[in-house]
Amino acid sequence: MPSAKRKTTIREVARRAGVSVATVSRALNNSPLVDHATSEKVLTAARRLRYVPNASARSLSTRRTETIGLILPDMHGEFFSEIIRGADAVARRHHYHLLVSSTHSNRQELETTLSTLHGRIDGLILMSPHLESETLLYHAPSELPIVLIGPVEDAGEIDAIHVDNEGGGFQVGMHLHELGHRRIAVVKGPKGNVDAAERYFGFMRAMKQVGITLPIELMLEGDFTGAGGYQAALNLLALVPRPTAVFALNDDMAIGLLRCFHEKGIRVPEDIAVAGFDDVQMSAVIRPALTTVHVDISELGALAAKRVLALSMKESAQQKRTTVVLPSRLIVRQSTSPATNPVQLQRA
Amino acid sequence: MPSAKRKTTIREVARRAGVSVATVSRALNNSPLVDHATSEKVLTAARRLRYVPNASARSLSTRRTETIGLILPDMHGEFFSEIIRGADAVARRHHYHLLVSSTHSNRQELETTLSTLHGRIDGLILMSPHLESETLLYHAPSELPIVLIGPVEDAGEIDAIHVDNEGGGFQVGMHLHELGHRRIAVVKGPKGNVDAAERYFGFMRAMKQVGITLPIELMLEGDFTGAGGYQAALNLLALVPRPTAVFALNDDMAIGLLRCFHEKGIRVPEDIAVAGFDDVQMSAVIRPALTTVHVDISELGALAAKRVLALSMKESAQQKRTTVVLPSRLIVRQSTSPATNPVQLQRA
DNA sequence: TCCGAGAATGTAATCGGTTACAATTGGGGT
DNA sequence: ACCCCAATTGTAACCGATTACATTCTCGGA
Repeated sequence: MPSAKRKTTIREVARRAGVSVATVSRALNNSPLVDHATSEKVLTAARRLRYVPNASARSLSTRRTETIGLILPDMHGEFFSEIIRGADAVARRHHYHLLVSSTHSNRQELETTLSTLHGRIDGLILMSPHLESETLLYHAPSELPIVLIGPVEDAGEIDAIHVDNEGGGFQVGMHLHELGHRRIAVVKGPKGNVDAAERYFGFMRAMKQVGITLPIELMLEGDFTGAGGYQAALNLLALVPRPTAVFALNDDMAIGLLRCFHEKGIRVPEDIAVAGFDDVQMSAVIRPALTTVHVDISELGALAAKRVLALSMKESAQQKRTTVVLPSRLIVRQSTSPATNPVQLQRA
Repeated sequence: MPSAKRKTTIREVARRAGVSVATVSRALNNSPLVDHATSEKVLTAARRLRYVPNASARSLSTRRTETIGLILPDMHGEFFSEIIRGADAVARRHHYHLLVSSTHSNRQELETTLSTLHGRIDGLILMSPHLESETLLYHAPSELPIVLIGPVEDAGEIDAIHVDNEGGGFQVGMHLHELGHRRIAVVKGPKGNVDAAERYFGFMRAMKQVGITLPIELMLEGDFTGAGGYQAALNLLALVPRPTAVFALNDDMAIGLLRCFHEKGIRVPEDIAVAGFDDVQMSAVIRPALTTVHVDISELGALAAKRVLALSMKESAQQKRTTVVLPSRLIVRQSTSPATNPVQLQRA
């Protein structure tokens, strides 16, 4: 009897319980095929030995890893963590794990990552700005359930979930119009950014619907950063006549605008109303609190995870590919509504 | 010749290349044992077949998963994402993957998660408020390299990395004293929170060093939330004589204080100086910008990942257990320095 | 010419599970 | 007493890699 230093495997448990490995396996996976008494015996032995099945071995034979992959671009913190949180919650509830890979800057890098994932995951949630679905399908292990997050030009055969940017932009447009604004500026996003394009499109649809035609000089350049918003604010102040409202296509820029206006002594919303998009944490805290469009990001992650799990369960069950749109919701705060601003009423 | 629908395995490649599986394996892992010409042949065949080795199978025989686990508590967004970002960057650089598991609220849940990780990871980064190292060692698969993040009471046999909370608190204390403050309030953190305790301790060390004894009523209760900070501010304003400075043990509370002071018309820093801890994004953006203590959180994640990788490489190489302290740095901004506040000078 | 070392390759065991299929056992029916 | 079936359990073949060990081939030196 050499002092056994071997790690406890299923055979070890089998010996201790006086049964075969098959029985142990069945007992541990509570198959109905084992006698209750035997099962008890096995479970006890396993517990005594502190036995934990080896995941790799199990995956090898079952072809399931009980893990879903999550690939994210190099992105903004808040968004980033909320997606993970949402996806993780769902995964955990189903006893799945989350393999996260972030900061993918270029396509090449993403493709290699994609291939090293082979045999590690049962499904993939992918969010990537620079990736057409074709290349994706080509490089991803085939048969791997995939759900795309974010605006996808050509979702073709792939499931996708995206935020209702268009609808959000529309809501902002209608809201500003209702407040009586007729001369509204827009601070745009980076060229080629699809989120920005959709928001813009929605806003313009609202303008068209209410019969407003905005002159081109009210469309200001922006880059989704706070500094960019600040700069846009300066440009905006030079316009005559000055617009009575601005819609910045994301909150970071909107906050940059607010800072600039504050420093220049321009009152918001009295002198000019400001609206953003994203509802980042700060927008509720900053004064004046920012009117913006809220999107439940963790819900986005959760939906994606649910979808991936569903796809990976019913393997061949020829599921129809779907595109889910996550609704967005206008949140009216102080920056567009003078009358309801308690701080103002109360004397700052 | 049945239309082969089988997934491409190493044997498939071997057949195509006209060699044995051993040779294929060696070629793919560029072992020096294979002839260069043969190797080329194999690589070509593999590429043609789009062969990607199965991770589970590989892990099973090599006993390495090339994955490190990251377990985090249910936590604040910004912190959360930065840690992941830092750890992921390091992992990726070494061709490792990151298995993330968040939102562990209770011990029980954490323990089961821990055991399901067996055979899935080569090392673990663990951050958990409620966990003594003993229970940990008991439930974690033995032999698994572990690095703890955060203040650990009894790090015993385990590696740990933690932020220099004490030093940060000390710096704040010295800073406020240098500005001439002698009556300084502190907004404390949740009972039992070790971060808070260390910050408090460092601050008090500074007070002692400069010979200041603060009366007990200046120690205000807090809970690390913005609302808690707001409430603390109200309590603080009731004190007579009123303190000339406040140190909130985290930024969220500090921002709550600022909001309250703003609403009450109390000027910061003229009427009262405010300092926080964490340097969350908002603290640089809010007006007045918040003086606080900066910690490079992604560096924290990166260091932890590096350490885990090192531990998992040299298996038996009896490495000495270490505790690394990540330095913290005082960032002086407007909320404690009237003279350098451009906004104030310029007339708000 | 023959032998042995070293290089290159192949064969088969192994990692630790799952599961198809075989084998055993105990009853119930006749 | 005998047969058949259902309920349990065991045996061994996988899953797809890695790698110890065996084998083959080449070539230089005696």
